[in-house]
Amino acid sequence: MTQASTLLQQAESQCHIRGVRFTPIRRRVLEMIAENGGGLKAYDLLDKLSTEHAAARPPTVYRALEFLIDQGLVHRIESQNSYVACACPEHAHGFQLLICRHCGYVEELHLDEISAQLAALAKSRGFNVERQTIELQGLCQDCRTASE
Amino acid sequence: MTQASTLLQQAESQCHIRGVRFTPIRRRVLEMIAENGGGLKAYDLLDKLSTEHAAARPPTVYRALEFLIDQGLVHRIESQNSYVACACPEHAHGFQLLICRHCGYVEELHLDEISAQLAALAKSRGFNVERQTIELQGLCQDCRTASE
DNA sequence: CATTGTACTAAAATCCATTTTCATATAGGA
DNA sequence: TCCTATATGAAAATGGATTTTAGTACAATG
Repeated sequence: MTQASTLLQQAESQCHIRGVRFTPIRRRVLEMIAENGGGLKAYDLLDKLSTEHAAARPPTVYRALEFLIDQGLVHRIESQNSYVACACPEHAHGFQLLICRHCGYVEELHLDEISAQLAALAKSRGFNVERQTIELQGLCQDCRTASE
Repeated sequence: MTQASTLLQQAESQCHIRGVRFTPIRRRVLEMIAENGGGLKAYDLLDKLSTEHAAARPPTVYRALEFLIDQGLVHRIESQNSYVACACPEHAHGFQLLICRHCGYVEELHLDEISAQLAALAKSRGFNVERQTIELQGLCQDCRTASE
């Protein structure tokens, strides 16, 4: 079973539990994002979707993305206006992304310690953290090896 | 002395030391960003600049921004495509931003420990971090107090 | 089976971000 | 003072992100 299909099954059951609709379009958009190693941009998605779904328009994609993000199934990569599948949708808290500048591959981490430290440090300055955006850009193992 | 004028002086001397030109436009753009508590977007800057500098066009702003970012005088806020003045330009390393979702105020932190931890953890997974984007969204002290 | 809320179609506009190109001006070094 | 690199002016195009509006389809619920 591929990782993408596992994610789709998880998504399916989560949506069912929550009583929200995991429609074909939403499923397909998530699938496309999951199959792609790195971030996909809205118009990349629209292009892909258009080939099999002629009615697709920008709102089609943006609605699907909004839904998927609300459900915690997709993350927006702020530093590049793109979207990745959430690696473990059951994990509700903060996450960190490793983004390879060479191959575009994105890995999701859950360094809860760090998240907690950041929240605590902010709190000590009177700031109440509600959301964290942590994106680390650099070179992944493979691209480092390849560039030697 | 206001904080903005201190920053301008620092910027001035740093540019002098580095042998790069701190032109009137660059100075003014930095000043506008510094005077604003939070992030300013490119077109906000263009609007402001236009009122006193009729020739201002998008490239005028983008060139100034590019320069200021290269010189470490301005940071781009990835999560909102906006720009803030760097609070301590002499500090070369990573930074973290606290961004109030209510008033837009932005505070810059330099939690070098956290930066180092993140880099180390990434490294242990074979990933070499070159740049960190850390933005914490939430409520600042004032806005928390006000909303009680 | 009727109602109601949610999702989707359809078309377009808008807004925003950014780049391109080429000409002109100007500051600092030779 | 001249030369050259850098900065700016000027006009426009491009590319991408996102929203708006209004109508239609459809699924779950009672």
